[in-house]
Amino acid sequence: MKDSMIRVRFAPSPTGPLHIGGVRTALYNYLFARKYGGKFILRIEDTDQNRQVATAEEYIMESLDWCGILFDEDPRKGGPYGPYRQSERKEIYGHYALQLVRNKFAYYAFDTEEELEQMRQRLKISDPAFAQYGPATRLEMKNSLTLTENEVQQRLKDGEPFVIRIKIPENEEIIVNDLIRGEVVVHSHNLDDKVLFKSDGWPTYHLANIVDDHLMKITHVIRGEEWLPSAPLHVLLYRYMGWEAEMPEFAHLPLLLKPDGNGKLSKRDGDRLGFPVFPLQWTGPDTQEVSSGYRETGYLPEAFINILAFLGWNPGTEQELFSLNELIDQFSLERIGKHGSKFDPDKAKWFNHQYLKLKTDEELAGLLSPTIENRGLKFNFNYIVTVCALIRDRVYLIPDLWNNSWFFFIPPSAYSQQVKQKIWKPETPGLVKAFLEEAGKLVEWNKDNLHAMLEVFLSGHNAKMGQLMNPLRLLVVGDNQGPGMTDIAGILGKEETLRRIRVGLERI
RNA sequence: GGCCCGUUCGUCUAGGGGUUAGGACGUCAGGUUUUCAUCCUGGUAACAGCGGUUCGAUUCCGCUACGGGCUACCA
Repeated sequence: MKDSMIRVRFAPSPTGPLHIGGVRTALYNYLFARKYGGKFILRIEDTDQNRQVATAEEYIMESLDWCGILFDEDPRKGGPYGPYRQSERKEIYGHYALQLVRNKFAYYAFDTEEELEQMRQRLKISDPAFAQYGPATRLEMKNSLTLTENEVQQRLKDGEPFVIRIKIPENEEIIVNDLIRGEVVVHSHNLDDKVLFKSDGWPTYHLANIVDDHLMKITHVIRGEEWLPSAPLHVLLYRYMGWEAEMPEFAHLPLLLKPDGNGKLSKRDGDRLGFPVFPLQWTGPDTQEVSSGYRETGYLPEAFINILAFLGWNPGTEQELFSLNELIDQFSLERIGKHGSKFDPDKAKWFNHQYLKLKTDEELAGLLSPTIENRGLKFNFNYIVTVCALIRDRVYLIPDLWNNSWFFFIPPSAYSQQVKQKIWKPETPGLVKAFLEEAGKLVEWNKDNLHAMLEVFLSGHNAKMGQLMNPLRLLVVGDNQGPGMTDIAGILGKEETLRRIRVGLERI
């Protein structure tokens, strides 16, 4: 059955931005599809009319696009099994719900919200475990199991609101074969008569997802562990639809957990954990509240997916850096762990650092240039390349490019008093002035000549490197950071370097 | 509460009946260095507990504890 073509889907609900857990689920699906030459499908699960967020679908597509996780079939480009938005497939689902009713695997229910609440209250007193609509209670409720055929038809004809519920079997063991967890057995009396078709005319997730997975010929359902409890229900639905032979395989992924307290990572966590939970920056449509994203924080997409891939999966070797293609090559469901994992912001930065180190100086300059331009500064690209070559080792996130190089583009506006206190000695001004005079005589200003000159100068003044270099750095950069002082001076040029020293001497 | 899933260094994890329980991030110490980083070297640090099976269990089984998920006309 699944011999020829692997087909997997990522099926988010457009109720807001995707968080990194969702991206990871999409990534695993993508890797799996690519590895086996299958198809990767995006299906938008927008059956809840009350929870739609207009910009969410766009956000999801843009996010995965940024990651390089590309779909073969999706709502935009379509495909042979479209449409790919459940809202555009609305008329499909009723037919299948009715089929289930006809075959006595489901039934109409007319209970109002109040009646349901009453039932739950009543049952909670005796045994909360059975406070559900199911074999034990369905015969006390208002549904096509308790009403006569005529009554049911009359109510339907009168347009009375109804739902369709699955009729969970009385006494049955349901087996879910999970590719990650093995065999999971659940007894039917732990299941309830879930609503399949809502009174607003829309299917619930449970119905829609199995109908669509079947129609779209999905071979493997790879999704978060939060779905494991309803997997037996889905197995039952495949059976009742008569599709059990073509039922997809299941793989329930362990969840991404909050690094601090308890629970799974959620969209609500925003930035409060000290790292972004979203791939791209997100602005809440109502609140206008802005949550940061990995892209805007300065992560490279290739680092981002590598980080995500390793949250729950590992190759079993000691290699940690993987390109997308290498991930595709190495990926396997068998090597996905069973337990949830917490995101480690420090390691994430380290990963990004590794990928930044792989970039050429030119590529780094390309990443730095926009910042420079945005500040209204104009510099020759080659100059920027030279700067990047010098500071590249200290860059973890893209903004670090600027944070570690700004003094190549603008003079310091302040001088760290803390550093001054540490390195500024009574003899320092004299030494610096002497240097100024000597350096002024240097004809060909470059790093090597400067260095040679300095050695002579320092021995002449009986001073050590640090005694002069540290003050010079403070005057030129304003702080105790940056590459070698002669590197900086060499790049800045004679005029600018000496000017900064003179100005600094007065202002410090 | 019930059902289901899980549990190896602080974190991500490898491993698996007999190992010095390995790696990475972090951290600590040392080295390099004109500063800060980088980089290099070294150290720290884990099999949740209790029973059982076994010559032997961290590895298999059970129980307990802890963590997580689900328990909607949400997905």
